[in-house]
Amino acid sequence: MKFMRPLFHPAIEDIRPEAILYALSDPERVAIFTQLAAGCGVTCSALADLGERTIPKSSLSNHFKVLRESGLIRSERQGVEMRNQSRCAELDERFPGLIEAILTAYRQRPGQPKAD
Amino acid sequence: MKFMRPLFHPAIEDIRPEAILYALSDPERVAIFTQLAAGCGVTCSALADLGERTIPKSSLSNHFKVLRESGLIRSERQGVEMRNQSRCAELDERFPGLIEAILTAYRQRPGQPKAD
DNA sequence: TCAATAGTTCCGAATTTCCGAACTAAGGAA
DNA sequence: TTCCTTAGTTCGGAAATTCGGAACTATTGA
Repeated sequence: MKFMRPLFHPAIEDIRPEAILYALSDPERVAIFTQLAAGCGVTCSALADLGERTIPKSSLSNHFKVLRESGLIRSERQGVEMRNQSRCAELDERFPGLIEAILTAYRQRPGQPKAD
Repeated sequence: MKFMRPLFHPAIEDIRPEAILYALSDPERVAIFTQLAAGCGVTCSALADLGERTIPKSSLSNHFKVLRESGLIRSERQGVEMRNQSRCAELDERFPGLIEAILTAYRQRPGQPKAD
């Protein structure tokens, strides 16, 4: 029988920009990450229905894995469930302004002309 | 016989962050875009060998298409060749700080601890 | 008209993503 | 202990994407 692999987290200095951009090029993952960055909804299943559809368990699990292995979040088992937290602070040290700019871009979403 | 489709460029307000992040999650495309953003090497083939390998023509063409349709660059035929330019200025209006932060992140590339 | 150059399109192979089903892992309850 | 439940992971196959060589288009110049 197969055992679950322990969760992998890259060291801050091993985090690569392409992995971050790739992870955040998926709107579902962005939605998840946004929640985590805001400090809410820390478990996996708590984030199952964000947009119009309910994300299947296995897809959700995969999203978390992508976020984790890209270095965007940290996950840790706590009893039956999983505590997830964003690594925003560390990330901002390594890539100043990056996460902020990305989340801001997504917030601006639909073709809104800038209010100036 | 098939005709070539005219080049598509999204209007500035139709540019979506996910497309930008996806386009720039590929190091080869980032290398191309970086050159364009710096104002150099405007044709396709001029950018064929950026890293260790020579990028095949069809792949290059596809990279440019992805960059173009995500809204990162503007391409225009000029005689036999293609003039490409980044849409940095427009983009920075729409998504302030985004492109800058991304290119800075890539510049910082290998596991360099911040010099402070 | 023909040749050369620059880039695009086609299409098959290889890779990646998606998600249902089966599984693991931990916490109760009896 | 054994069974149940809940939370999430892994497996595996179908669907979608990506990659790149070969053929094609478009333009210039001889």
